[in-house]
Amino acid sequence: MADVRVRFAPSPTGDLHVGGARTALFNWLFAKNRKGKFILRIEDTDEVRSTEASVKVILDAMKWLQLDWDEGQPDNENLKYSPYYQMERKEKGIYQKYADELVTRKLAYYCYCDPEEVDDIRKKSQINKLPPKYDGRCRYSTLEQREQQKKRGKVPVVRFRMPDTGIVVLNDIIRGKIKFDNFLLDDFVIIKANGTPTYNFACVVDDYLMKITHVLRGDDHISNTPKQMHIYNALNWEMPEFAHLAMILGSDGSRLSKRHGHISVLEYRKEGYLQEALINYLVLLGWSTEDSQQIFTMEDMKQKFSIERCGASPSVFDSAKLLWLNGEKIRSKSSDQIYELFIDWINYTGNDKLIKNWDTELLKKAIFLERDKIKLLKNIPSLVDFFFTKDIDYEEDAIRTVLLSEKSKNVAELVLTKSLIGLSNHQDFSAVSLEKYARHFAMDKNIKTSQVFHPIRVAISGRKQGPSLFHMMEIMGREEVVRRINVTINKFFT
RNA sequence: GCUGCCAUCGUCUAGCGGUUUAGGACAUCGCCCUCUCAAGGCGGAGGUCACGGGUUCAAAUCCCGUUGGCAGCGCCA
Repeated sequence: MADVRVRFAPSPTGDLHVGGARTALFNWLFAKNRKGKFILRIEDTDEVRSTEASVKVILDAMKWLQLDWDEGQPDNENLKYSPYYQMERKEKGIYQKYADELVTRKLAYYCYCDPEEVDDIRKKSQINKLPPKYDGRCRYSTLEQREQQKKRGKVPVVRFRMPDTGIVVLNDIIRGKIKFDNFLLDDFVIIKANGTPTYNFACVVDDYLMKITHVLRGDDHISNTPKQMHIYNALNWEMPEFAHLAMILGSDGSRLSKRHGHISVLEYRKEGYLQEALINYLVLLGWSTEDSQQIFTMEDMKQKFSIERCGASPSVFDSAKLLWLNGEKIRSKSSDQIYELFIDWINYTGNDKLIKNWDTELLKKAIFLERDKIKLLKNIPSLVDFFFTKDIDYEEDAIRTVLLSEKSKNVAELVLTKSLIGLSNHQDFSAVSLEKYARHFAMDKNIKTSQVFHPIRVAISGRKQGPSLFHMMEIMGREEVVRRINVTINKFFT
């Protein structure tokens, strides 16, 4: 069997959002699984809304997600079917050529109707409870009539001549056979008045020319498919296989959009999600293995992915599960790896003042201690910043309940003053040794271990919560621990 | 309005006619571990498989209908 060739064909009219990313991912996975090619094509035929900036943002998002493409500009040298920007292809006359062929063969025709006129026709049709379609009144216009329109300065569009009867059957890989009544389809525009092809035409021409074997896209395209199939047929072109992926919905059950919060891929990056977490989450929406495996490596996905196991029903985007997966991925990494990821995030977001003058080695150690708590890369600073700030930032609540409450303040003072001396002279500043020391201390004074541990924690970090106390002390070092305890005593107990 | 798609715990899903008292994951609740917070371990609750008809000895699984949700209906893609 010939190698599979799939494509992701975004229109650069905005950010790459999670729905588009999922489509790109599934195409990419399918290509990888079948050792085929993944092509990136930019569908920029909407001259009003397409922007360079969008192209860049989409490309950046694809790169971050590590969905590399085998063909397509601008970062790939393999340009066998170039160009991969539709407006550049239009300039080369690629689409016009086939539109002309269809016109010559009377399978398409020039239409001089004004948009307003077409609108009227549709509305009237709808009022009569009929499908809103253009009535094809220009189908039989004579050469003379057309010349007349031209003289009046009118520029025509090219419409495809849809069969009035019969049906077309789409055999979708995911949904099986779907039938469409040709009568319900209208003579859609294939070339706009400005000479640009419309989506349904450019898409078919390019998919054919680029030898695309499988079209994997969102199911909002199902109703476009019969139109496209008619183009293939009219041009006597072999059709690719089609697979329509179920939509990703917001928590209210409607199509994911801005009002459901951030949906742009790059916003997830800014929030501190890992590429692999987003990918892993996305692969779970609409695809599953027989054992309902949840956590995948990229390699794992590539190996197991298949279109046949894609579901037909839409899924709701659940950010809680994404967050869990992100924590899961972070926990599976070494502190060095998390550190690298964190630095990438810092550089990407330009948050470098957040970690100004932080010692790298200390940061790595701190990350190791707090690893299990990191859900997002952006949580790291607030989790470990107390290691780096010279002035202890005491939490109100910690002062009130641990250091100065009626019940605890005497014990706290005793613990701190005694441990100040004890720790100053403590030779082995390892966590194990420190814990031994603290437990003996508690036993000696006949107080609970927690009455020893908690005041020290607050004294050196200013917080009630934090990493394992003795590991924290170990990496802080004796000098700093003693200094902080001393500062705390002076501040609250003199 | 027309057309199409979809329908299993709150959410993502397994399930392709009998092995199912419907399995897993997230979220939620409880217990354990424990110097706090997490993480981890164990356990609980949560589904009349949208509803109604068939087909069959047997249906979440096949067929039809109903309802509901969503999508498309542009010289947007």
